[in-house]
Parts: sequence; structure tokens; C-alpha cells
Amino acid sequence: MPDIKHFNPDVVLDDIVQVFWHQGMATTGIQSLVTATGVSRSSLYATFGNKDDLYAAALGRYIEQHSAPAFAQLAATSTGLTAIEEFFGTLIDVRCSGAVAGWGCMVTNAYAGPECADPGIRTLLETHHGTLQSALRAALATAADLGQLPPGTDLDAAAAVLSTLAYGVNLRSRAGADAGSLTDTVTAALAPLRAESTPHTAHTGVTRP
Amino acid sequence: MPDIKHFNPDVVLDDIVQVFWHQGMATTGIQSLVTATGVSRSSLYATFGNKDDLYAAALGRYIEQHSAPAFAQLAATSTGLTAIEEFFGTLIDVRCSGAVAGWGCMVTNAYAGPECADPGIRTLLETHHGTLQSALRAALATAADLGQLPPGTDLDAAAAVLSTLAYGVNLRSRAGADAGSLTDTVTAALAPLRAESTPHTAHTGVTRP
DNA sequence: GTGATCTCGGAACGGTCATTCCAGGATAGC
DNA sequence: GCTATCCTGGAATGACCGTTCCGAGATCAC
Repeated sequence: MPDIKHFNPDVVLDDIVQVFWHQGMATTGIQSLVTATGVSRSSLYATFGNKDDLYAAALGRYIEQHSAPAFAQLAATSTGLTAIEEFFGTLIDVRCSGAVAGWGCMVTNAYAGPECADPGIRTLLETHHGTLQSALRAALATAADLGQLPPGTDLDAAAAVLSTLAYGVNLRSRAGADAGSLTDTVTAALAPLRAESTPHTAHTGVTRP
Repeated sequence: MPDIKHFNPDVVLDDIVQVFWHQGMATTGIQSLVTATGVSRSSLYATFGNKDDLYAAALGRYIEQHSAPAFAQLAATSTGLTAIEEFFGTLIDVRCSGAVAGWGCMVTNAYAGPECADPGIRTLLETHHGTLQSALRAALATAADLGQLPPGTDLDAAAAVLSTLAYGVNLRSRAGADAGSLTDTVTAALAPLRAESTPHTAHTGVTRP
């Protein structure tokens, strides 16, 4: 019997993700969201609650729409180290070129902002981190099965190193680090995980005489 | 002949560093700085300029007072890998316990905030990154001289990996990551740089049967 | 069509923001 | 002591903040 919503909350939340991702939580005013979505303040508040709730919803949406698919593909692809290479490759592509170049990762950005103090956000960050880590571990396990890894490699430790590295890549991309050097860095980090091909040497293109 | 300042700008800037470091640029109001320093708005503006200038000055001070000494020690200590271990060790200590636990690194935080768009800030970030990188490279060069590194190790690539990892450590510490797992991660990243002692195995305490 | 119920746009609220201005106080050369 | 010069505290400014409220409009069961 009542009136029904004149907009699709899911679509609107996607727009909101863009704004928060691009501008950050603290620097984004509700007015920006109103103009970006075309939905009035009242409706935003009625649908999502206050600003903190709204940001939490947006961050959750970001994770399930941007992070989770990438993690799932990483975990599911059965090519071992190649899957990891591709994961970092597309990560760097997204961060350094295209529509969202220089925006960084919304999750990584959340780590450094005041929103990180919020317990609800903390939970999102922790599950995100756990998912990333286990996806990397799964890919490493596949690599181990394929005999790509040196015997005795500690998969959990390697996954921790790579996930921590990913945060660094996300950060550096925001300052305009070029894709090439980021790729070199990732390649160098992956090098010791390659079973004895050209041991301990990174393919950075930089040769030291 | 004129009146002279009633406060020491250097001391005041140190106080301002604390506030910006703890609360972030966007969420810190001038009023917070007034109450923290005991200096009135007028004097702050007269001495440092507007808020952006003030933040830039604070970030510069942070780098020269917190980052630079650590980098200098890292570069100067002649123990090679041990120096790098110590660098990360004290880094993790500072980030995870003590007065500034959970604050993260002010520079790392700047990467993720809107202040990163400012060209002046960008310059600070870039020189900071360069200094960190060359300090790591110097320590690695020492390690190579000491025969601690596998022959043929690409020092620049290794330094890039470690510096990127440091950003990740700083970020994760803000979310409450415990010092132990961060240390394990760093140890695992350093493991392949150790010349053939227990190759490719990290000391995470996690043993896989 | 009628009416109950929800939504919507926009105004309104008190608070805080960064910044400026000004009157009065402190300083130092003379 | 006088005066020119600067510094300082606090008020004032105008814009924006997040949030709430309300009248008007839209919807659906009947």
C-alpha cells in the first residue's frame, strides 16, 4: 500500500562507492553523494542510515565487487605462479591506467584513514585481509603441486609477504609510481619462489656490471 | 625593534606533527592545533601560512625527525642483513607498541589521503621513498660485501621489494596487526636474501607436516 | 475514487570549518 | 619614556558539515 522507492539502492550504492573511493571518506560530504547519485539527502539517510553506515556499506560493496572477484579468480585459477603474476598484473593495470588510475585501493585507503578506528570497518578490513591471504595461499598451493616452488616453501609466510606487498603497491600507485617499476618489484618478490630457474635474480632490466 | 615571537616555532611544529600524525590531515581542525600547542590561530597562520602549508611543514618535519634518522642509521650500519632486520624490528616495535602504537606512519598515511594530490606533498613522498630505497640498497650492498647475499642478487630490485613491504607493514599495523605476524612476514621476505643457509624456508613457527 | 502509507525534495538546524580582521599588549631602539 | 613595529588573543565571517523535519507527491489495496 505504501509508496515504493524511486531508485535502485544497489545502483546508487555503486555510485557512492565511486565517490568515496575517489575522494576518501573524510573529504566527501553528503552533498557530493546527492549530486553524484541524484538522490536527495532524505532518501539516502532513510535507505542507508548516517554517513558512517553509508561508508561502511560502500566499503563492503567495494570489497564484494572489486576485491572478492579478483581473489576468487586468483584462488581458482590452476596455473600457480602464473595466476599470481596475472593477479598482480591486472592490479597494477587498474591502479596505474584507466578510469580509476591514481585512486588506489579503497580498502588500502581505509587502512590509513580515520575510518580505520571504526570497529565495523576493522572487521571488513580483517576479512578482506584474510580472503586475500588465503587466495594467495591457494594459488601458492597450486604452484607447489605443479612443482613450481622450491621444496619446503612456507606457503603461509609467502602469502603474507605477497599480501603485504600488495598494500604497498596500492599505496605507491597513488603517488604516481609508474607501472613498470611496480611490475619489476612484484617480479623481484616472486623470483625466489620460482624453483631454481635463475636463482635469486630479478628481471628488473637493471643490470649491474 | 618589533615585538618578538612568544613561542618557539620548532617546538610548536613538533606538537603539530603529533596531532596531524595521530588524527590525519582531513580530520584535524585548526582548533585542535590551537589547543594542542597553546598558540592562537593568528600566530599559527602568521608563522606557517594556511592549513595546507602547515601540514606540509609538519610532514617535512616528521620525515626529517622520524624517517631520516632511521634511514641514515640503516644506511650507515655495517652489519648488512642484520641492519635491515633491526630496521624492520624497531619499525614494528614503534608501530605496534608504545605511545604511537596504531598511528601508523605519517608518510604512509599521507599516501592514502587526499593530501597525496598536492604537488608539494608528492615531492616529499618521492624524496622520502628515494631515501628509504637507497638506504636499503646501501645496507644490501654492505650485506653483499659481507657475503651474506646469494651471488648475483639484484640490489635495486631487493630494495624496491623491501621498501614496498615496509609500506604494507605500516598500513597493517594501523588495523591492529600484531607485531609477531608482521615480524614473521618480514623474516619470510628476508629469507631468500640469506645466502643458502636454510633456503626458501621462513621462520614463522608454522610447520607443515 | 478514496484513503492510508510511504517516499521525496528542499528548507532548516546547530555546529564546525578555514580564514581574516582588529584592538590591545609586548618589544626594542632611541 | 616614547614611539614605531610586530605579535597575540579573541571575535567575526561566510561557507560547509551531518542530520532532521515537514509539506507535497506518489503508490497501492480496496
